[in-house]
Amino acid sequence: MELSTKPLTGMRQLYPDEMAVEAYIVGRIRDAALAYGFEEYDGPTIEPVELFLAKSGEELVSEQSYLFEDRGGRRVVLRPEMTPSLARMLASAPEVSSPVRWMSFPVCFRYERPQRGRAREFRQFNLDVLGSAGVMGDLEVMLVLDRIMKNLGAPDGAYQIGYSSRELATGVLERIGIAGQDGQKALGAIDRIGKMQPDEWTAYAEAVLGDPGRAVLLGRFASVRSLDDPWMRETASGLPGFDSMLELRRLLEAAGLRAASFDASIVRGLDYYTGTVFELSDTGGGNRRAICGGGRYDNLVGLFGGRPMAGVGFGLGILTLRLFLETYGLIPADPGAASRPDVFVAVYSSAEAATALSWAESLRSSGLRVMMEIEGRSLSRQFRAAGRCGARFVVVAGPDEVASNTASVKNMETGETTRVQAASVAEHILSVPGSRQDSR
RNA sequence: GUGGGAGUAGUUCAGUUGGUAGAGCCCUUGACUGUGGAUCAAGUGGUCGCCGGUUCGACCCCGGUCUCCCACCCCA
Repeated sequence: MELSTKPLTGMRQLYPDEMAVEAYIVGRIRDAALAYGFEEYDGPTIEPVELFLAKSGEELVSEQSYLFEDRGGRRVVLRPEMTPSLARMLASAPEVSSPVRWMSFPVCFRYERPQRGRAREFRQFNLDVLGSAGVMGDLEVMLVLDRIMKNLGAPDGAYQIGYSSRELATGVLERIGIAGQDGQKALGAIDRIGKMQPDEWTAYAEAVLGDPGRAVLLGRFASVRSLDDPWMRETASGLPGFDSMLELRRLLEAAGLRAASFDASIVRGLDYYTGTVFELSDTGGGNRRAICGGGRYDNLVGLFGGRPMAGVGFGLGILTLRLFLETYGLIPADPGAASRPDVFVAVYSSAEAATALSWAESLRSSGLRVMMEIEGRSLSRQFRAAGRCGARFVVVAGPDEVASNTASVKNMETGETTRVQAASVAEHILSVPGSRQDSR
């Protein structure tokens, strides 16, 4: 029986050219976050199942997580998301000075049927501000999100950030007579209003709430797309959640974040959200899945005992983002160009191998990236290989060169070949201005 | 879990009203191992997903099965 050439369903497997694209995207995201003073952290890939049970149902965890027993008999899961791990890290890190600005690029797992933009193993970007309970924190993370999109070249209007508030939603629901158990169900119904036909949704909401009158009011709320909506102003007046939305809007305008707009149908699925919630989506319709979702979770860190700590942040799927960038033609043609070798050392025959090797090592010590021929191919083939790998120079070690202790150095861009003393090859190459930025 | 589509060379795919297969890319080689990513020539490479049925004969038709993709469901 032959081994399968396929990875397990939905597992991440990136070839170098795909990895280069991901590295490009990750780099741009990181740069945007660094511009706001965020620091990078990481956490365990495997966590005790209790960490996620605390804020989501047992059924969901056992059905959609990679759950298993380790050799020590512990029930563990491959992390389905990062935020609970982050909350725990902060709960036991009293020395960090608040507010904390942290980011991470975790690989996470969810046992689901793969489809466009969704795999079982996936990398996401997480960014959070903790220890700040005010709306400024909400604004901060939304600003980073917008800057990430700009850094990646997303044009105005290609994406939008919709925001709402869990606090506002529950407040309004109470005022229209939906509370307790019904409130939870109502949030689920609000989430679906955009995915169903109007009459279909109405029937659904009536079934959930068991009464047409409240279903109509719920539909009214979920349809609100502006904080100036008269019904909303009247119904939500005086609610803390409404006031913070007004404040957030004021700050968003002051910061010039025009892609953001209020959308009452946004609730997000995570149970731990308590205040502002938001998501970023493609306005073009080419990517239906939200690229990013986030919100405020003020009670999560407190679960671990000790002092409570407010938090707000988001998770952004790298795969979904990549699809977005592809639909808008925003992936650079050759994202791997910056990591190509500088030099290919060609070897005429095995007699010159030792000399070539010492030259190559010396060039590497000078900070150059050097690929050396290890197959003993013809020079013609070696030049072809050098061209393909993108090396800017080929250093040839042949009988003449070894005898005279000089190397033939060919500039692959200009085609010129010069004879250079073996000791000064690195100096010669470094003196030629490169066509790419050298960040080392 | 539901529905649709697809499985043919390492890869991307074409193909035949049923007569046991072809292209591009990749890889290898190009007389003499001293110069290129593009071009040219030649070559390696396939149990046509798997099992069964119909047929003189199946990659093709029929049934089953597995896998992948897409859309639902769900989305902590």
